[in-house]
Amino acid sequence: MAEGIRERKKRRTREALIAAAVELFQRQGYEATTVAQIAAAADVSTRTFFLHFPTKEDVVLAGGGARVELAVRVIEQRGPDETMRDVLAAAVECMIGEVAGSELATGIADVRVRLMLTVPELQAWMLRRLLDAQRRIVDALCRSYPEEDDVVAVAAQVGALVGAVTSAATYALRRGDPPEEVTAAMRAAAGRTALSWSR
Amino acid sequence: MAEGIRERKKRRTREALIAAAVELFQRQGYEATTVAQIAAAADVSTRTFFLHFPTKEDVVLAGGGARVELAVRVIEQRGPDETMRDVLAAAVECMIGEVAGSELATGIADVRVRLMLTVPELQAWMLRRLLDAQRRIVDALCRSYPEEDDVVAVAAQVGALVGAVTSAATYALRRGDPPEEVTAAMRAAAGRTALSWSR
DNA sequence: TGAAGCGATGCAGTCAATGTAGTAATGTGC
DNA sequence: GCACATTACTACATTGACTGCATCGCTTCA
Repeated sequence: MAEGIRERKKRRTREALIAAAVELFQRQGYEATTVAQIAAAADVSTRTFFLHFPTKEDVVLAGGGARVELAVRVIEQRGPDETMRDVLAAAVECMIGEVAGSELATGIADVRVRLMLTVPELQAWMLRRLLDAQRRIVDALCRSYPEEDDVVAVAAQVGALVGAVTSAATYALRRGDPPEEVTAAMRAAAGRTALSWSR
Repeated sequence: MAEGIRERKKRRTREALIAAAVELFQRQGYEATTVAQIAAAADVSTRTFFLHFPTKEDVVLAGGGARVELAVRVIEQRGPDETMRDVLAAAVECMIGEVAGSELATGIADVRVRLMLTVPELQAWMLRRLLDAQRRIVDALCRSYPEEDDVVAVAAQVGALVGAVTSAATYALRRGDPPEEVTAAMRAAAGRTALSWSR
């Protein structure tokens, strides 16, 4: 059976928490908003908040962690004579497309993006996840290309790619570019960075 | 008058706090060590700790923030017909040299590096400072090259460079490479990334 | 219908971080 | 040599994120 009463209720309180949090963050700022306030606005106890989100930061980008899985899967399903450069380009393109389709298109994401760019605490949180993603991509590449012996070189390539794309996206967003131009900037950054690898 | 009794005492408690913190972190781990324990080991009150360090994280990498200034200065003193690529390469080389000379050479830094690589909280802290450095380098470049109109492209280049170097360094360190090989990996990553820019 | 599972709650407690007020030693002007 | 301002440090109280634990009540399923 698809979804019982219990799961529906749980999902509803979770969504109520997210909505309350975003609304409060927008109105009084991230730091000025306490978890107790969020819980009260969602009409649940403070304790319940932490049953749904491990930290206060997680409520901002709730459910935005599926992109890495996507990229890893692309890498692991590489064709036998695809070069590492091609596979990486495909993986990055895949992630960019995913971002363009979900995060940047909807309006709620706008608030989130602005929060992420302005609140240093959230920046740190995002970077932590980004670093984790980078590590997993490097691991996937090493698994798919066991003949490649220089892990550090692979890591450098991935680091350059991720660094270029995120930096371009950050500055484009900060400048106030519309979604299409942001993705265009990300693509351009990825393309220019990938050019430097020959093998 | 160079240094009165007061300042000397202050410096001594600061160093005592750092020493106690590193020792405790090494023995029982970062998270398992409380600020109160550090303060007690340094024979000062808990409140005093926060008079010397804004956060618990800062005690790990106390005083490692002069490198960015160095790079910014290199960028601002560019010659009239140096290309942006050359200036950036020089700035990065400058920072790599600085790291090689100080951080990687001394033995105490070894504990710090291991902490930074293993404790996610510290990784996030380091990345935050790195992002800040990136932003300041981009700003300096834009000031020194006012004819360059595409800020996003500049940001992408800097992001790629920083991402490649730090990723390479992280993986080299994690693999247990000796200091010389780590700096060599950083240089190689920087060189390979810089190759992709023509203008 | 009864038992097991699970979401939610209240409460007590830990820890990082901040504000306040006060003490004692150091530095400075007379 | 003496008053006076600084300042490093301390004790105490408080906020706010986060956790462990016991418990209550509503689903779910046998």
